[in-house]
Amino acid sequence: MESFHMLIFRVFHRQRQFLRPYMSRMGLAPGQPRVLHYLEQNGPCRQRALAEYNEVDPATICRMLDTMEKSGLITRRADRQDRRAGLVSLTEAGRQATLRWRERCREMEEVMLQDFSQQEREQFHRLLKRAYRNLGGKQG
Amino acid sequence: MESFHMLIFRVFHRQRQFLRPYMSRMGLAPGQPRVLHYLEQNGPCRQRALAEYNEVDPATICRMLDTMEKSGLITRRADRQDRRAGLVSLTEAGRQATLRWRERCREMEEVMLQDFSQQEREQFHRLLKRAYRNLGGKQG
DNA sequence: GACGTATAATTAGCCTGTCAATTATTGATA
DNA sequence: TATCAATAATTGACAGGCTAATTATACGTC
Repeated sequence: MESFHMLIFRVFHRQRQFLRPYMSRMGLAPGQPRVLHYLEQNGPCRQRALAEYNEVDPATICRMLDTMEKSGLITRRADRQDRRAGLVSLTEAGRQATLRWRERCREMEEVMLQDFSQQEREQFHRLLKRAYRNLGGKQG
Repeated sequence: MESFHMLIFRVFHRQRQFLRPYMSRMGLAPGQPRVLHYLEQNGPCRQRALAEYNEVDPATICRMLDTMEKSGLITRRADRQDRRAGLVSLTEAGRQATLRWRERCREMEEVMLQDFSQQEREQFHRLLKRAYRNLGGKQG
């Protein structure tokens, strides 16, 4: 019996493989969709907030934003309140990409859970959430 | 309610965070443990086999092995049958690292599933496996 | 007001991961 | 036998991920 560690890695990895063709067609690199999602939900924010939401190092966000700025998905502007910081915003292209991406994710989940009953879906969700919290994940 | 996509990413990510301190203490980079595991279970093999087991590009394996060869975990030697190929083997240091790593994984799983009943563990495992297969994962 | 600490962002160096292209070898076929 | 397609491994270019170190600014306290 394969370890949970390996199994969760594999599911994660298959998701990525499934979505990769859409990603490359849309000009998105792995990780970028999560940044877009947060910006679309929460509006302009600090890089710090993006790093925390994505549970990723601020340095990583910094370079991802370099790339995404070049490809026209986001813009950075100064924050008058705090001159150390900047505000990151979605461009219109970024917003469109976010919406299309979300649609692809829904399709992927439908494939992944194709033979799951409603009860099984809820159970799966609960178990994942408990595993996440047991490993020190944030509440909510 | 958070999407399954995001939730599975988060669980995967927490596992990695949990194991990271051990990893850096043992001088292992992410991905290397999976290579070690396969070699310990299956003995010397082609790079091709490692790539397939890890569901990763052969180029990735090639460069991981460069690193692991330098740090003394594995060795590469020629294959007399097929001069295009080579055989990858564990060193004794690599074998030791594998065993210690496996112990850390067991501990991590114990934390992750600390409040799961035996039934819940089995259910969780089944659901993950079904999700994996629905996304085109290998059988077995 | 000056000093020390904390915070926002960035940079450099390394590793994993991708794709595309290259090299060497094998094997099948005309 | 010559050729052509498939295969094993590698390399280059690029992106995401980490840590550690740096810079600029903000803030709390004396």
